[in-house]
Amino acid sequence: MSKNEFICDCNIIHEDVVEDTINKMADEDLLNKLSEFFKILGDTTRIKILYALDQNELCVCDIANVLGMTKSSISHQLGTLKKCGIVKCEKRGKEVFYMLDDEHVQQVFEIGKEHIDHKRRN
Amino acid sequence: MSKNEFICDCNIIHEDVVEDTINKMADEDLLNKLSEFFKILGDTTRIKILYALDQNELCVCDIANVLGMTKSSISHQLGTLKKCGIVKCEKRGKEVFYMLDDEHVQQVFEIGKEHIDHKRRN
DNA sequence: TTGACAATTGAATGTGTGTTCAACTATAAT
DNA sequence: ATTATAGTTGAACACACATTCAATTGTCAA
Repeated sequence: MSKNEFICDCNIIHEDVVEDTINKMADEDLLNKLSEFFKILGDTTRIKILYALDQNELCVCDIANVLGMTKSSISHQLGTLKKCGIVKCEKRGKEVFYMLDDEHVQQVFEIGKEHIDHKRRN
Repeated sequence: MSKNEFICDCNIIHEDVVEDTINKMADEDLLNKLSEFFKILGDTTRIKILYALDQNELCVCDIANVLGMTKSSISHQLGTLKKCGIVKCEKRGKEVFYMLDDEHVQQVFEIGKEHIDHKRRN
């Protein structure tokens, strides 16, 4: 690989390290999916919904009341969460009950908390 | 708690479950910090930078070349990552080398991958 | 079958943010 | 000292997206 292929206007490029890193990089698709997953978790409302559902199975109205938000906004977010397979739902009469559909969410929560504690100590 | 305190226009509210959930909810501050943490990870560029830094310690130019992006955008993102204590840096001459500053990132990566594998199987 | 209501949906709006561009800082070499 | 270059920074732009609002769907009760 010649330096001309590089997009950057640098002279001091550590070619060997760069090449090694490129070889070790995960494929684009995985990294995109990873960031999409975290993007879903990167919203206060959705985190609260997930945290609430981790405590109890709830209908849309329940969640709206727990969070103090409108049914509509909650429903929109539940749609997002459902589309990426983080929650699932079950219709019973007029109501729709939601629950977590991925044990990884809880795990990620725990590590997230550890990160926050870690940073709080510094 | 009377029904009037609820913000939602619902009659069939499961008061007991709602109240139980409210009591079990983590405090606002923690949930906000959690979502902020995940928001940082919820961007393709930042995920790639972190993944690259998980392989090797790199200078800004190296990262720009690994990702095929400009120094400026990488530098902006590194600033973001540094501000929330996920990466740290070390200046050596004209160059600034960046490295991970939180072992939780790797852990979260792993679980994120598991989530993706889990969903791929369905 | 009509009315009430839980929930969904689509469009509109406003806010947040990633990248670009240009200017600037700091360090090393000549 | 002067020049070149690695990196940073701030403003501007464009795009993404969370919430709101209004209309609609689907189910139960009378």
